[in-house]
Amino acid sequence: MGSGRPTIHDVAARAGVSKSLVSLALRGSPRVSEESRAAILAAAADLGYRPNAAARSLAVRRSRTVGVLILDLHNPVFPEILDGVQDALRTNGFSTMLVTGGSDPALQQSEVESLLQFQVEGLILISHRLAPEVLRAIAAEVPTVVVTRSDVPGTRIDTVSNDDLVGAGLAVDHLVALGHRRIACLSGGDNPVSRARVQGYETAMERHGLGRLVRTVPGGLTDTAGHDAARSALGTGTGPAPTALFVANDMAALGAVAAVQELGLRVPDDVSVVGYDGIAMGGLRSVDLTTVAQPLGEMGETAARSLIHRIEHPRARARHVTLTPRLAVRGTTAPVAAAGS
Amino acid sequence: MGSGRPTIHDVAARAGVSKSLVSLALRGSPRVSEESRAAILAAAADLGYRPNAAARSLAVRRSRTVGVLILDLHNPVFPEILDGVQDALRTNGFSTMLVTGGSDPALQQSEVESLLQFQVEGLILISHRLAPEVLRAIAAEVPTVVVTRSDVPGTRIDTVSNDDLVGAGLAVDHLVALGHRRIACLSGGDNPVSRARVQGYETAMERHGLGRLVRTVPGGLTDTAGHDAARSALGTGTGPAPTALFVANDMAALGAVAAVQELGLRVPDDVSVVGYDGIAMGGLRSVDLTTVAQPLGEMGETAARSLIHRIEHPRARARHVTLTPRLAVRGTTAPVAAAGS
DNA sequence: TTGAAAGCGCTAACAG
DNA sequence: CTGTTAGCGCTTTCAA
Repeated sequence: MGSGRPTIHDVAARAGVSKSLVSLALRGSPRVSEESRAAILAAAADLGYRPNAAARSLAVRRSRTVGVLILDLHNPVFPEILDGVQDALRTNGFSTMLVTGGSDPALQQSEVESLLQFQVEGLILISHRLAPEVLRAIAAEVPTVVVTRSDVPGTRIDTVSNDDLVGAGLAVDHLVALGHRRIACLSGGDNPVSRARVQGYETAMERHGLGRLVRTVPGGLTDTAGHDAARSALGTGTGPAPTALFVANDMAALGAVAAVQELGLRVPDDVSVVGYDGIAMGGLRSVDLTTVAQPLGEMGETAARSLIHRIEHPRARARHVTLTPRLAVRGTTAPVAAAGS
Repeated sequence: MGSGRPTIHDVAARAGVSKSLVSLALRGSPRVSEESRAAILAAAADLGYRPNAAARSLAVRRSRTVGVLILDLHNPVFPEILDGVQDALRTNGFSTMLVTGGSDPALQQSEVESLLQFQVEGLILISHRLAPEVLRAIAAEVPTVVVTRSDVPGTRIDTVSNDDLVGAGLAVDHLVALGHRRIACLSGGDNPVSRARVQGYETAMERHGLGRLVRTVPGGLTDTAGHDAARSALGTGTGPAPTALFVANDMAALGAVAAVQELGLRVPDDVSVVGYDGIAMGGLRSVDLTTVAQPLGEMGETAARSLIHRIEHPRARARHVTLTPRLAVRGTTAPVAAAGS
């Protein structure tokens, strides 16, 4: 009672009962007399007692906590997924321990390591950059679900992602329906997600008989990368300029829009732009991007639910959920201009 | 050894030494023979031993973890602050436990509660919505620093914020220098930060002899709120329309820009817009907002350092740091149009 | 340099 | 209904 915070022991002393009874009462066991319960609750209250989660988790050998690793909080996609995760976790009585490792795989690994030391019961990795063997080692120890990637090897890992092939197809279909034919794709670089989107684009172009007009420009997933890629796509290059751009993600698409405007062209009058992700940008009207919207929140929830399932049924087989994106037609696409070319 | 994860006990057994020696060796004590150390390290390695943070923190009565509560990950300001916090914390050997409570005070309080149960040694509250008395109660138990607000009562609470009065002044000075006189302020609603910015605006206007032209329009901190406020400011109202808008934060400013454009006016040719916060928007070129930039990362670092100081010197007096914002002149401000008025 | 023992705050049988 | 006892995994005196 002297120094630190009050413990269950102090509460017991003050209420004139035993430690165990306090423990029971505090967790709402029915086999505690009303009288004792009241005394205990009162004692706890005026001592300002707060259970020690470390001690509890040590005793029960469960932390009721899951770890979430997120690549980067700056891309609005991730907070959106996180919302879904947190909701589902919270309603199931789990706490969330959130860490960010930046894009540095080593740092990410050490963050995951520290999550494991905290005895998290499961892991949700959102857009991680961990090496496959590291990932497998982790998943062997604790139920793991990966969000945003579906290329993870090993049957012990759940995945939740959206169908990038279908999504890219939606974008192309939309542009083709608007009369566009010279549709360039600004790729997102050398990662599985971006590759899938490019492939979806190519497939769709071929499906529309536009195989020969396929044009993929190397780019990246940041707005700067999108900006540069757009410039090179629209620049004095091989053949006539595209009338539409399908960009690997929304951040890059915003950069691309800026580049188009810098070149003295208008969006969507001269060039249509379609992004991918469906970020809300806080509802940002100023950048009213037509985009392939992933069901971000739903992906988060699904991930959390899958994980909880695995935590409760450790021997369950891994599930791989692929959700379907939908096209959000907004302000950056329009019918191809009648004139010119 | 049978069921769960290997413990220090298993390592001891395998290395043929006692638990205590393992503990020493693992924490790099010099008073362990090279021989034992090697054996222990080897044993730990091939058992895949990982220390149990809960047990450790129970034994040492320190968690080496600080809790961070963030209002809302969707506003890019907060991840930016968080970066600074995490860096400073990490380099000082602390882990971060990050939680979000949305804008619901009750939820925030329960999240803080759960942080405390995890025995965090300190708390960093970024833009919280906790009631003053709740805040005070928390701060009485654990070192606490509040970022983004400086209006917190009680001497046990550190604060880190930017000087909103000065910042608002910078914005007004800039606009006045560009020849603007009818500068309206779109307020951010009824919270201390927004109030300070409005007051800074009014003071600066008076300093420039423009006291009679002060015009404050009620608004909010979201882009929708900014949008609506801008419409009402520019709408058919009392007297001539303003040529410049000073908006309570960047999100709202982006909404305001959109509103201006919807009204058929151009930014910055017809109307200049200045925001507040200095969010990077991932470097978003498409919304190249002139803004009063807070030193976000630095605020985070400062907060973390203050907290660590308080953790190490519990009796230290609270510090209130106010950092100075700077004006970032970008694409949404220009000299006032010569014509009209 | 090493080990035995006690204890951090809590839960969980098991008796009464 | 209630108390006793024995840990959970780790650190930390204190002796040897």
